[in-house]
Amino acid sequence: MSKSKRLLDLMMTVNRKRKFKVQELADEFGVSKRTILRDLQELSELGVPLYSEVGPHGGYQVLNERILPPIAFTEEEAVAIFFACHALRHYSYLPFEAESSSALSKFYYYMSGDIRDRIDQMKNRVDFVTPRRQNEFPYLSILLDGALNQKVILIDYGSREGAACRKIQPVGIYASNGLWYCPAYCFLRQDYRVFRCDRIHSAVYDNSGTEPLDLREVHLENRELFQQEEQGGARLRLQAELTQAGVQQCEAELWLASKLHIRDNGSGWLEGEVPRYDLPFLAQFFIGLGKGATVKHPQELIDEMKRRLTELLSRY
Amino acid sequence: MSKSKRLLDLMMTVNRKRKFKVQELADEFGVSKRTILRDLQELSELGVPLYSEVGPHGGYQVLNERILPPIAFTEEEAVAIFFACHALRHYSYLPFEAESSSALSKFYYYMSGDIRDRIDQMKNRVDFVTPRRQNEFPYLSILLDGALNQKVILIDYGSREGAACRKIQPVGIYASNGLWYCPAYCFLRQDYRVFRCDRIHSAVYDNSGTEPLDLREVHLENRELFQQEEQGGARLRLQAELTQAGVQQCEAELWLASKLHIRDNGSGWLEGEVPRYDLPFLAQFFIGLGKGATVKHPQELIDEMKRRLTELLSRY
DNA sequence: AGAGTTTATGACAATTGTTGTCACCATTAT
DNA sequence: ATAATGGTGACAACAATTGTCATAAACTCT
Repeated sequence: MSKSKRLLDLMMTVNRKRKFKVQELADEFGVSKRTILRDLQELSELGVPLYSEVGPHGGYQVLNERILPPIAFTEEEAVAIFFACHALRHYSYLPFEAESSSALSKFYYYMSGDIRDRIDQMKNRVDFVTPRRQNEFPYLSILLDGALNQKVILIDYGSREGAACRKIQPVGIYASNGLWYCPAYCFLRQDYRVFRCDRIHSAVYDNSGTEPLDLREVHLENRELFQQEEQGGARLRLQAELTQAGVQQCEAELWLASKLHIRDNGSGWLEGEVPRYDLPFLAQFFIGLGKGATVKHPQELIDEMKRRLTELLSRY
Repeated sequence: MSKSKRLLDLMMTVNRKRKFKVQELADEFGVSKRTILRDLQELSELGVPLYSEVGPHGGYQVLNERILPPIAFTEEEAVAIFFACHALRHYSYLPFEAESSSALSKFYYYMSGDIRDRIDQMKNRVDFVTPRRQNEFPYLSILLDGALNQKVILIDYGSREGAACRKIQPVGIYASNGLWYCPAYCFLRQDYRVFRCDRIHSAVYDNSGTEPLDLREVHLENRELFQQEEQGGARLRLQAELTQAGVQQCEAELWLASKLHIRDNGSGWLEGEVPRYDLPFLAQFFIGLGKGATVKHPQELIDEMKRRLTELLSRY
């Protein structure tokens, strides 16, 4: 590897591991300590703010925190980053305390003129829309902190039937369709549940001494694996036939993903288990699909749909 | 001046003056043409996308890469940028040709260790979910280009009733709920229409000589102002009462934003004009709202809903 | 105090890289 | 045709880089 390339690499490496020893880099780059020392001095001369301390626990450090080295983004990349940040503006609540708009304006400000022009042009022509809700999500930060640092949290949770205090340990948070959700281990139910964050009316760290679980291996993507098996009898087998239009609508529903099957011609069917307490919701959902779906099973669901249809009809 | 320093300088210089001749740089850096040629080749190998043309008026050009000057992001900002880009991974089709993931990995790679740790921790704990659709959107780029550069485009548009060729001039594109839409001026209808991009089965630039309109002032945010007044009789006055639950569902619907009114207690109502041809869609939509909505007006809509409800009931 | 760790610097020789020059080619606009 | 421009190869003079070794200094921990 040529020296020039090594210097560039070194620059990145050094910026990555803010603290390091000469020997470490020497091994990493396959050159002698002496060479690395000389390289580091050269980096210093090129403006990287290095600082060193001798002795055990000493080593090199990059000062001047969080200055990113010159990054070469392609125009496309810069534009993509811009629009990704731009899309966040639809969220009035974010788990990060800082305004994402400040990052955006910095980014914009530093970009050279013609990329700026290009972004200006595109700004009003490309958008990632998220429904703007009026709901409030004041506790995102504390929930996220709980997830990151394995903390138990007490929340006041107002589901439709009334408010209740719950002791939970968050797994993470996610936004979907303009609403924030928090999958968490619920100490009351002794299983994982998803909480809608706008229904959380207060959240404080638990100090009753409940031992946090070790959820470091449980996260958003894999949490379903850790779900307890539901008690027998509480679940129903769902089966429904879908037209093409029905399939399209169901594809948008995350909770259906595992149950949806699609045929080559675009039509499909739903098959899987659902908890009994979801019946009211499911009934309304399938009514909303209209002719797109025909429920085959369970009979209870069909009955509930009929009841609701009749009720609606009688209203007009 | 050492070679390494010269290379870094050259990188900047080359990025500043996007077009240049070898002799020019040779003079500037006080070295021979041969050396500059060798340096340029090395820059190429380091990833700077250089392109050259021989002959008079030829010379070197930097294609699309830029060096951003060192930017100081706060930790929060860096994290926000990262997650914004991260969220784009849910989109399998983007109007930008480059993978946003390449930008992401660069950004990630250059970030100093502790921010990196923080991001690693958060990566599995925060997400912005977008429904993953199977639909294909191969023509986003051409539509966007049409919007940016005022071009007329011919598309094959397959609505439910069958495919048809349309001549349009795009205003922009936007993603909502996992689907891409393209508001555009339709030369057939002589008005603005929104097209669903996955129903566009082909798209080519029009070469029949149709004069493009000047839509530079028309963009995603303000396009509704430019809508033609519909011919009398084709529009209907819509009025519906909403419960709290109904309001929540309607908030997620963009096209309702201008018609939705909310009371202090969380309930609300819908009021506004809708085109008559939307009746079937509206009927299904209000049925989907169930008890959340009570349609007051127009009678035609109520009739259509009754008809559909009866039909559904008869199915079970 | 002493052992151990770490950065810092200098000297030197072997090796490796860099540079300019020159000759020549290919392409292209005028 | 001519001139401008990039592209390549060879080569020798020169310069830089590198590893090794020796030595020093600062610091920590026992």
